[in-house]
Amino acid sequence: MSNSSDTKAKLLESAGPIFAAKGYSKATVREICDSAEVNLAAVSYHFGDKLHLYIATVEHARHWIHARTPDRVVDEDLPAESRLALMINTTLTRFLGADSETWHLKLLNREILNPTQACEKLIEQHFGKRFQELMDLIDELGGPGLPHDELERMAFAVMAQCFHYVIAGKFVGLMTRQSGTGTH
Amino acid sequence: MSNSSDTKAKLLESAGPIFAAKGYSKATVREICDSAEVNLAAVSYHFGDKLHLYIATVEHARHWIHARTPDRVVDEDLPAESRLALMINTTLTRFLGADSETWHLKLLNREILNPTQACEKLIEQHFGKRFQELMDLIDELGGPGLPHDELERMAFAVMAQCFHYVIAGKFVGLMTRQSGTGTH
DNA sequence: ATTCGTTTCATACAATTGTTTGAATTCTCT
DNA sequence: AGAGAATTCAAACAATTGTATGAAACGAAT
Repeated sequence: MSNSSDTKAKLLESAGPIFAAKGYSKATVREICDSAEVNLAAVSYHFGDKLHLYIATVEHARHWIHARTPDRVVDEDLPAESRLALMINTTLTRFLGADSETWHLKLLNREILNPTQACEKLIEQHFGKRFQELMDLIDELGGPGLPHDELERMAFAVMAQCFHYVIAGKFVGLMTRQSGTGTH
Repeated sequence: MSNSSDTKAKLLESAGPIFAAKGYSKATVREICDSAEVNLAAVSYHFGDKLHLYIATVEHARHWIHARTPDRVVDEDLPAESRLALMINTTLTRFLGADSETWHLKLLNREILNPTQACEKLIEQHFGKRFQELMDLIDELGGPGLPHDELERMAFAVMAQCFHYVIAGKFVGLMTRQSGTGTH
């Protein structure tokens, strides 16, 4: 096996920031291999092709973030409002928190924004569950009898405001520059 | 001048849906020229290069949409709540309205999401002004004394929910499929 | 030390891309 | 109709890309 895992790890670590900065198609295998100080053929050898290197990189980033900011344990006795606030806080911390400059977050945000094949795994493993929790909470908050459609819409209204700063990053920047001071 | 404007118009009309569907870099000049039934060199000749064809196409789309759904004249005597509702309604109609399948909208949404050089013009000519109107309205609604930062945040909270369905299209689709029925 | 499977390397290949070129064609104006 | 400008065209160019190839280097087990 020799130091194959070395090369593989170097590739993942180097591919991360590059994919995060430029996206899948604009990132080149050559650039990644150069940055990793690894031969050009290493991608083919270790990951099969560029696409599977990308998928592995996204998966790597998700693991990293998830380990970094674990789900908080909330007291079930708290009022629903407070639990909702906590949930929103966790989400925002995760996406805009102290480590927002790290490539892992950028890559995940990019994947959320322009989902590729790698996004399905993300949703299965994380976001789907969290969205369900949010809907349950809103259900409890709004009293019984809210139809499913309505719940979904309300959950999205919450999500929208959490994601907005992440999602519309550049656009928000341009906008605030235009309209006044802007702290972004 | 001959029928140069013919070729130019054909290029714009053909480039629109292709740029809208695949984005700037994935759309190829060849594909656009084929679709327009125009020689490959026509892009260079009429627009200089691919980038300026793209910018012209975005501009074309904006004109089309703006002409299609003109700004509504609102009665100044209406309560601020109603005027806010009208404004939101106009925005949503414009972005999600009956013509949401047309390429013009898709292209503009793409440009908002991943702004390129072509986006600056959009903001100058349209969004900047609209955002200012929204802030003014919220200022009036929330009473005087709200600091500018706060106004900006609130305006974004409104914008966020308007844009969300536009912005997170694919992701929302995946999510609702996961979490239940989903009408998107 | 030799052998064998694994990993790395330099190089090449085939495909695609935006752009250019210079000749051919078409249009406009007198 | 004819001269001159504007436009179209087929072909080629140069650069970049992902991937394949076969030889070389390496590691571990006998």
